[in-house]
Amino acid sequence: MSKEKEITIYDIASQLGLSAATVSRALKDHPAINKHTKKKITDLATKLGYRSNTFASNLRKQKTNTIGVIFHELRSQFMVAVLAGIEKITTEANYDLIIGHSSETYEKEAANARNLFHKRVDGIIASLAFDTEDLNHFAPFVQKGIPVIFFDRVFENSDGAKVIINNRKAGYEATKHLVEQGCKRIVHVTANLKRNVYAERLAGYKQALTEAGIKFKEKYLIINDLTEKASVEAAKKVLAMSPLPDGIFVTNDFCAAVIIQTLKEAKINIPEDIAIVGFNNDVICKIIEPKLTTINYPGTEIGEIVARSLVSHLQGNANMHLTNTIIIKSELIVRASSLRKKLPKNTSKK
Amino acid sequence: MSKEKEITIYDIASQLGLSAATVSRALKDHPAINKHTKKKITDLATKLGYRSNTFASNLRKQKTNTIGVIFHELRSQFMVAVLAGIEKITTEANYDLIIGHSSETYEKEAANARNLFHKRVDGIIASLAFDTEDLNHFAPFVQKGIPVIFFDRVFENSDGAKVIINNRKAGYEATKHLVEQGCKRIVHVTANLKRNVYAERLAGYKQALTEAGIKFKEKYLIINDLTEKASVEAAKKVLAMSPLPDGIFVTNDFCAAVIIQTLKEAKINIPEDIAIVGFNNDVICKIIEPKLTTINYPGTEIGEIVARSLVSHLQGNANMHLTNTIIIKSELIVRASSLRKKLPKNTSKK
DNA sequence: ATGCAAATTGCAACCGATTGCAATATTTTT
DNA sequence: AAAAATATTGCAATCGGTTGCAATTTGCAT
Repeated sequence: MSKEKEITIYDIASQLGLSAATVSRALKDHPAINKHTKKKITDLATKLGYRSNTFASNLRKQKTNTIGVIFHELRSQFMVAVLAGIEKITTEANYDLIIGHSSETYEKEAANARNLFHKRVDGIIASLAFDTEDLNHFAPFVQKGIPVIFFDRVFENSDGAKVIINNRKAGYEATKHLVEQGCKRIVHVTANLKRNVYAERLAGYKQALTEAGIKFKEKYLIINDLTEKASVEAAKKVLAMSPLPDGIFVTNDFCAAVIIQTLKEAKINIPEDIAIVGFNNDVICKIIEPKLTTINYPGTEIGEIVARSLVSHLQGNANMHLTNTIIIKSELIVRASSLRKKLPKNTSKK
Repeated sequence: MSKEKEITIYDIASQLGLSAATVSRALKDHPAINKHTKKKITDLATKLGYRSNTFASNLRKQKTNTIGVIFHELRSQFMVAVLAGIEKITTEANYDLIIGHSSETYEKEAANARNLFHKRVDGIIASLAFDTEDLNHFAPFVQKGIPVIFFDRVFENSDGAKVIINNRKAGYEATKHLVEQGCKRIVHVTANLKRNVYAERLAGYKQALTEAGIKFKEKYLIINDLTEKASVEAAKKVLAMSPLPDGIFVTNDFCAAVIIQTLKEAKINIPEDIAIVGFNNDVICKIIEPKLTTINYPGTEIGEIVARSLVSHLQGNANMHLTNTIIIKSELIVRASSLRKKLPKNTSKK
């Protein structure tokens, strides 16, 4: 209630008979300032409860110390993990975060980009929405020299910086695992193929099939939006197939979990009748019965790495644009939902 | 790359032969400015790609247009839902959000508070960590007249503004439901009783027992931190009890799900041997087998309501401190995990 | 045409921190 | 002890928008 006056460097300066310039330098530990003076200043500053005015500072420095984050969706374990990783690094480096989410639409993604542009963020971290087809909405940043770094959902052929996993390899390993478990009719449930992650996983799926001498069939490819409703429908499609498929590689754990539910309700045995592999290693994998084999997609690490490259780029310690693409390791985690024979020894268990 | 010069109101002013003051007023639609002049100014502004400098503005206005959010944990459906609700409202009202999470420790919560204080947020939305015992770290805000509003985890007897559900009633209904299903030995798994939500739910649990003529037993009260590990241990404790309990009211869905898993592995039938009720209505409720009876705790609505009261307080449209406490409706959702008889007609199904 | 109220616009002083360069103080060197 | 070198500190402009008050213009009645 009592609106006490804010302490400024001028207050400190006058109380100590110094200039504001000296106080400013002392508070940021400038080498030119005498140690003794510095101590007097910092002591008085803490005593008076001084807090630096970010706006004055930003205004003068023409920097915001803020990083913008554009997510396609926040309600997933993976994304929250990424966010936690980003937050850890940016907090350490003293950057603020402004977070926007696109709810998977291009329109909102572009609106978020505009907003962040107006807020003058120093840099952008983004993962694309389902239906984003170009990067024009990021052009203003590029023009102004504001760094943009993508992760997970990216345009592989764009020349922006990006952090991804080898989705093709992950898809390949997931599918190969199903083949090794004896599956012959393997369905692949995935999302919009415009997105690299899904296109690549599909490519890996096809490669594994080809290597196993199994012909890819269009009817075994189910594309949806990974919602609960769509997942139930996907399961029903599978149930309607004849002969029944014996394996499903789903590109998302939640969707896989719902499919397992639906199949179980239809009295399908998992993994005996149909073996299932998911993607992401969400907690849900260990809740669902049987526990879900999946690809571990290390969100926190990805977040940390993305943030770290951006921050060190901003601080001039490294040029993000040189190390254009960073590929993070992912791995297959075998659990009960796909396990028909004994565990192959080249995969991890957890 | 090309660092084009930023357009300022001075550029617009000089190109139009006007003063910066007029441009400033025109851009914020000040009534004193001639309509015709206004149009010329806004037109040129958009043509030049003018973007207002928030720092200069904030510096002058001594406001940040930023709201700070302190969460105890982000990795839960409920919290993300709350966040989504908050974001919706604050974005509409053109406020930025700075989000910090305490990972359930007082220390980090206080650090976040300090940080937000230094960032000079206009207001604070917070939910307390497990081990927070006082609100001293929020005192600086109160002193400066910065509004703080709590939700979910609050101090009930503090005089700050808060948005909560009737946890006692929810706990009562959950327990009563178990009683109605014929349970006699009902375990309650919950977390730190310092937190109102848990203390109140426990009170409701006790009340329902008393009404049913069942004596409360200390050994049926299990307090943990709701992690996966702790949940497994809780389940083991239950399994070690003799006679075996026939009902469990768990204060968190995830924890309940893990307990169900663990009990199932021990060949306990649910709900026949032990009926279980959770809390929150996370998606996990519908994934777990059997599906989990729970209390619906409407996160998005809570977020919206919290944010709305704060925003309208900040805008002077309402005084948050008058409507001190807002209580949101919650409800029991009955699913298979607790259903032994037919559905009582006074509860909803979903 | 003159006077006065109302409508527009401009002046200038903020807001608080930063920083190149100049000025002063302190040490070191000769 | 004077000169030179180094260490400290201060001056003053700058970042861009806001706002109380004054100045100017316009509109309208007399």
